[in-house]
Amino acid sequence: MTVSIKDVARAAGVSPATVSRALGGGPVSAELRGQVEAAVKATGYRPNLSARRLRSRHSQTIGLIVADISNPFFTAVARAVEDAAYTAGLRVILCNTDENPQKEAMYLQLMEEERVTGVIFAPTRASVDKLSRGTYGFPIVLIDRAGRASGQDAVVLDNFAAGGMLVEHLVAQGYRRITGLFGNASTTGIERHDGYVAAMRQAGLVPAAHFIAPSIEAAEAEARQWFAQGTAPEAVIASNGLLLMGVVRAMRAADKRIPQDMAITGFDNESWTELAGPGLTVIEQPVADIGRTAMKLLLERLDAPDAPARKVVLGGRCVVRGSTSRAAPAAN
Amino acid sequence: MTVSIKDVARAAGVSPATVSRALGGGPVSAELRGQVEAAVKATGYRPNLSARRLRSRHSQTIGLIVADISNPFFTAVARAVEDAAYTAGLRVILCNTDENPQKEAMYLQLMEEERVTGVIFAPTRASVDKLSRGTYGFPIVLIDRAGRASGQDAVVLDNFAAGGMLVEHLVAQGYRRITGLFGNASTTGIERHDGYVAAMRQAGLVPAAHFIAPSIEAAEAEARQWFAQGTAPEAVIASNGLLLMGVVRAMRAADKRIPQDMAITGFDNESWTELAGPGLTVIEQPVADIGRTAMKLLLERLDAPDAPARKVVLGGRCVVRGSTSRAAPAAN
DNA sequence: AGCAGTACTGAAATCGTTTTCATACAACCA
DNA sequence: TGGTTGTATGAAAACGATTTCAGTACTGCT
Repeated sequence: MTVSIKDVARAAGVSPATVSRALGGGPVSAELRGQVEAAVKATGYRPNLSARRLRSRHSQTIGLIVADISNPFFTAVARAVEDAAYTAGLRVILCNTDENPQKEAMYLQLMEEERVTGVIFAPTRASVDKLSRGTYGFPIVLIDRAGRASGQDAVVLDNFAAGGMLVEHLVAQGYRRITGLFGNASTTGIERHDGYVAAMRQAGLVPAAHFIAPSIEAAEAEARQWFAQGTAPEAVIASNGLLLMGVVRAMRAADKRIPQDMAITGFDNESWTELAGPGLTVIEQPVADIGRTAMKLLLERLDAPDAPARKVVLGGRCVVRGSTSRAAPAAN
Repeated sequence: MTVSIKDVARAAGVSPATVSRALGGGPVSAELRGQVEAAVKATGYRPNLSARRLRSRHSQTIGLIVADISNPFFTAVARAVEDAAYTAGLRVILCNTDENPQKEAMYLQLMEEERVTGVIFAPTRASVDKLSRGTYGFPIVLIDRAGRASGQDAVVLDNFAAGGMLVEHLVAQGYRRITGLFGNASTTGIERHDGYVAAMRQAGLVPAAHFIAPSIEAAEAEARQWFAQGTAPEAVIASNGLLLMGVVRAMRAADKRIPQDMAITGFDNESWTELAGPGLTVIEQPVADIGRTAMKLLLERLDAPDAPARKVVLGGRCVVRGSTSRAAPAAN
């Protein structure tokens, strides 16, 4: 039925070992190598990766476990990881947890069964602190969310600084009643919140923050409520792309103008943010850098399993657009 | 080092065969089953999937090969496929070809080496016709793009009808100079184009179509040129989400209003289309249905390898928004 | 000529499972 | 009782590759 290395060996008139060596770049005479290549072509041989992985005892595979594959932030990171892995000769298994700790546990177990050489992981808040080095048979590099996570390699945004940056920008524009909307599933929400609070205090303003589910719907519901009750702030900071979109939706639904009725800013420079209303001011994350760096940390960790853990903190860039301008000051 | 089924067997005082049976739900007495479970827990045993797949000769895995993972259409389909696969007890390997035929060939080869049980595939125009049943060791279900593809299972949108729908909608709104922008990498572009042309003729209008690379940048460049040369049409139809975004960008850059300066409509009801300008009129594809149906066709194909090929054509829904309204007719 | 070293090659062991095959024992039936 | 099932179990083969080990043939050197 399916053609194995023995069939190729027979066709080439050599031993299976020689076929294996010829294909794997081992020491084989030019003559036999030619015969093997011809036999491979003639038989249509395809190596069986399961057998190869079993015997050679390395999978040449890493796992990438993200929280939400429909979030452009993660697809962008995934792309960078994929590219870096490819050039390192590794395959990537992409897993999507939907911010669900049970799925996280399931996928981590799957990674063990696949005998992956390492994992890049964006954990939920619930599980980030439970991770400890050596629990799993492979090294883990955290991305996007590291929490306190001592002892784990990680690459994250400087969330505290970024949260502060947005406040400072808004304050510079003259906004004072600034509300924050933060996701309650990840540690990034907390850190961005802390940066927001610190910068508000610094500016002599009183912070007003809400932690909500990280979904468009939750943010939209929250903002709608403000408009319904007339409690909308002058400006809002949304801690990720989904929340940002929810707020914009609510403003359209309530027929409010950006930024005249409420200024709006947040995280993740997704391509649509440029197009919504007057363009949205956002913190742009270095997504490609994050992916590349995570892969780099992982490879270095594989080389030196016992080296101390490293946490790489990357800076965000504030992209200013119309959604936070005060060109035409509202009367308040 | 790593614990194998033999270690579990020893710990449980049974043979490896019994452990295998206990874990796989075979006939094992309640007593031994208990001992095995205890031993598994005690040893921290994790089955080696490579060994399992090698011996059992089925991978319980399917491949999903898409053209662009950053296109929300494909992530949505992927999600549906993933869910359906999960309930069928199958794993999914997700591959991204970037519309590159070489990557397609590479991933198809990889799928052979992984011995997947089947593949769901969105091929580029270049390779769709080269596929023929039986070339690969597994069945393939085409999605989104099927071309003429006789003899292949497929699930696609009724692109011809959808292309016509947009024209009819625009004509009903009073637009007459309607230009089409179509992606040149996929067969969907061609079919949507054909539907566009037919409907234009039907309405007594003369079609004007451009085939361009399926990227935001290409569409933006094209539309910018219109404005620079003063050749912009009254309305434009973009054959996918990327092209649509490119056109919107160009209009913003040229400071044109939607729909007064140019009406705009296209494919894929991505969440941002609701937010851009006055909201964009689009054809919504039944993404979840597409994924589910593809998985269903694949499973049925595995059951009946010799049944005749089936092509499922799903209808699109026209979501009307402000970008095509003539409420305030422009002076032209 | 003899010896050491180098470069290939093939036989056989091995990776960690599942599956086949044989066996033991109990239950059932005539 | 004795034969026939049927069920639970273990020993051993098998899956398809890589890797180890033991040559063999050559080369170069003394």
